[in-house]
Amino acid sequence: MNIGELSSLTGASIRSLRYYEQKGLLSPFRKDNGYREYAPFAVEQVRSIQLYLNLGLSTDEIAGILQCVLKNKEAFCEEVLPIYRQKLQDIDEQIELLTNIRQNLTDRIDAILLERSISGQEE
Amino acid sequence: MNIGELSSLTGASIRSLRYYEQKGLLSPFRKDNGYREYAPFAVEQVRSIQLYLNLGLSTDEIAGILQCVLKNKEAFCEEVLPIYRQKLQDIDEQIELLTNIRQNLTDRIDAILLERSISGQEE
DNA sequence: GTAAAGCCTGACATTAATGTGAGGGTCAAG
DNA sequence: CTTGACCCTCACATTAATGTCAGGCTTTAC
Repeated sequence: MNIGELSSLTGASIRSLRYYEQKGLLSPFRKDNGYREYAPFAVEQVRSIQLYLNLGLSTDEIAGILQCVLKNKEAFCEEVLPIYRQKLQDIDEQIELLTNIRQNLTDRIDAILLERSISGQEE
Repeated sequence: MNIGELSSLTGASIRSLRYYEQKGLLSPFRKDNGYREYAPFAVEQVRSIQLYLNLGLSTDEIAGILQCVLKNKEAFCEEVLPIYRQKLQDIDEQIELLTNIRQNLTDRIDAILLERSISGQEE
């Protein structure tokens, strides 16, 4: 299939599909006219890429995963474990940071509300 | 004081101090030679800016807050409430998103570990 | 007076995935 | 054969705060 069809089937923009190829995540054939020719399973490949992107992985990290997955013909691949674990740690740190900021924010909001109630709203 | 001293006292880079000025967060006087002249309380101003930045507020949002705080001579200022609340909501959404991703990640990690234990590691 | 250190402006680089547009082939239907 | 839809590459723009460099003043210390 051509790139436009793949784009429609996956929701990924044509621009993104070309970018994924540039980053080594897709390798469509080229027809004589220069057009990219995608195999039907490219739809699943793109869906996988979208899923990994949603996990917060970079295209470089995804490239490593896909290479491994291709070799093992299976989505469960030992080599992605350290990547997943690293990402999990990153996310936990982000959540902790956000939680701290959240606490700071609610404290400040409470302080404003307290100030308001003390200074009186009898106008 | 000159910009270098303010930078030392606050930890903000000279580049950042100039940027804050460009964004309307600081308004140092200019000496005859063109040098910026900062009042002593600029140290506290910069510390406030750094705090707001750590809360995840943009310089544009901070500009609004500082304007209000300047008028009211008090850090507790009604007009910042909606900004804080919006930011709080943003952060809650981010935390929720990250939590979902985290769940997805742990699921995948568990699946890999399960796969490993099933396929056997008796080598 | 000279050298070093400090300051100035302006401008480009960084990150990462994606948008967008120019300029130009290709294909399909009429 | 023409028109419109599709494809190609190349390249610049986006975001936001900060880094960094160039070219050029000023101040300070010697």
